[in-house]
Amino acid sequence: MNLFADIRALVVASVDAMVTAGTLPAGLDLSAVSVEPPRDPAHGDMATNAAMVLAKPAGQPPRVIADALALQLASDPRVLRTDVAGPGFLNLTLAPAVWQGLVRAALQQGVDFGRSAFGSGLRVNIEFVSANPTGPMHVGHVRGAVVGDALARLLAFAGWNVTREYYINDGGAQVDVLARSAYERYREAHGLEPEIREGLYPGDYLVAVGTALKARFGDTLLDKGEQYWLTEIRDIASSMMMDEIRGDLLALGVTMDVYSSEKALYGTGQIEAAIQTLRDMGLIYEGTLEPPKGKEPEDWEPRVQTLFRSTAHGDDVDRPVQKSDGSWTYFAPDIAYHYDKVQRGFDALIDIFGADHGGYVKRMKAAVSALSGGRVPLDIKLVQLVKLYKNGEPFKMSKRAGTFVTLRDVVEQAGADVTRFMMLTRKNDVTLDFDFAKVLEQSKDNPVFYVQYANARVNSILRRARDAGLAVDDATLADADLTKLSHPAELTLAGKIAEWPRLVEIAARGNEPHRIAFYLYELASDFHALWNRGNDEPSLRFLQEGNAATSTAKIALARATSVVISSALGILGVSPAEEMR
RNA sequence: GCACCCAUAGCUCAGCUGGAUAGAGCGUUGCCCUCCGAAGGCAAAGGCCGCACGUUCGAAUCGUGCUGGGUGCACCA
Repeated sequence: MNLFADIRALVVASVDAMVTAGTLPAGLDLSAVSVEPPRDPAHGDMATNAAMVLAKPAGQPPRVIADALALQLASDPRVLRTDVAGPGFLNLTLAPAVWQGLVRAALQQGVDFGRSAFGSGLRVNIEFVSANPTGPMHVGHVRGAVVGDALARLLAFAGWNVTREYYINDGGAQVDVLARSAYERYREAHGLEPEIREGLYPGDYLVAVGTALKARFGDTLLDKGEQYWLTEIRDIASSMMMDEIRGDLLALGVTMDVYSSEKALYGTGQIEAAIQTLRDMGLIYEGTLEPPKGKEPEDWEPRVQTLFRSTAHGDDVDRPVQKSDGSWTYFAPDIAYHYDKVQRGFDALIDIFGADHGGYVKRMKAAVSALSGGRVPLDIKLVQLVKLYKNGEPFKMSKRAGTFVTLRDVVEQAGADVTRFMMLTRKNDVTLDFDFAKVLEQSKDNPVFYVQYANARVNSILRRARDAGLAVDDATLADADLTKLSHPAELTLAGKIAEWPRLVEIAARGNEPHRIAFYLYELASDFHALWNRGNDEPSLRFLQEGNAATSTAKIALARATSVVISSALGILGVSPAEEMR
């Protein structure tokens, strides 16, 4: 199914044949042999570095090997032409039938075209968002949510067994703050003036919590010290916030498979067990850390703490798991949580963090490395900031006033589809500009529009073909005489379609969903280019009046394009837009 | 002081486990379109891939050291 893999297999088989024939010595390492599309299409459809890679171990000049390999490869019907270039590149031009076959495959397999067994059904856990349950999701969470969700869809498409997970940070001081903030709103619900002191959450989203508390407790908690209500209100408020967050995620098209609670780790012995496991490995000790150099905190004093020897697993300094008063640091439940994920049997873990958690990466990897005996890889993706603009002007938000831009605001302004696509037009470790005005523009400058417009054009073709009495269901199109697709512009588009399965694997291998967005843009671009050429060259139009066979072949190409567009957009979680309005 | 991320065309960014003459969009310039398959099209100009060494047949890509920008740095979460 993956053309590039097929051709690579052909190259490897050809090398083997040469070994058998005695042209090449036995025992060559072929792992470095690659088959890729050449950067310059003029060089052909495929290029292999086999001759250059094998030159040294085989003790022969690369061009000699290349010439012999070319001869061998030329006997395969898929190979139309071979030529040796540069330092020993072997360029292959494939027979049109190869591309035509790919178009057929796309039509036959539909949304499964490009689906891969790359992940071999292994279980991967992707933890993302994990926002504190202290309020609705704000704009800073959007990107992480989209990247995590798209990555989940991508890996599932690439053959992984994916679990999406949200870690609820409900065990720390911030949920106490939430409870106190909610208590003031509870007083407000009774007509009292709320005292939103410095450090409390001022957002009016807590008004509803106050109302709910009043309905539940009446006036029984008024004028009581927090020892009477803190725990209960904390649980109620954070649970209500989680409902809010679930709704926010849904508005963005994101659903989670598992919600794990930090609080639930306390009192169960899980933290103790995780730390004990590390202790048994000799990785826990009592000690004092050096103060950070250069920027020493004012209130620094040496303290004896329980430390995790993370330096044994690649970290720069050892990290405290217990505070000087003996309580756990935030790191401790995080260790327990990741240990839990390891014990649940995942073969790989992925965390999506905000960029401000960069300092946390090494210690987390160290913990997972230690607790899994190095068996479970943890990949941590740091997602950089999104800068909001409106017509080129920075979009201000004020946290202090409690009127910050929420995820809902973004989705309501731009729509979930546009938001999701735009969030994936940069790799995760680069900051991203998001302009509310530009993302809604209906022009070529807007990639979302550009891609959806291509899909809409295909649907327009299909509609008009049906009106003209042609059968254009996928089964009929797959049976079309595709040898009629021979123009270079058509084969270019077919070639781009052929890249899809390979692209899925590349993107999945690097956990890089943004590659899908860029591929979509290129695919749309090739399609639009072909469409536009139809303006000057009527023979390139998809509908050829009075020639059903040719029309059907061309429509098959268009439809194959839209099959891949739909599939790729599906991985991004974006709907494909049947027509433009 | 240390760690992590970034540095590619005037601007915003791609660049696929190291490959050939480094790509796209915007902007600029020129031509075409106003007989709707044009919510535009074609083409051109534009680069010491931050700098310097190193590894390699071969480096934007890998290593080391710099420069500049961002983020984070015990007892917070």
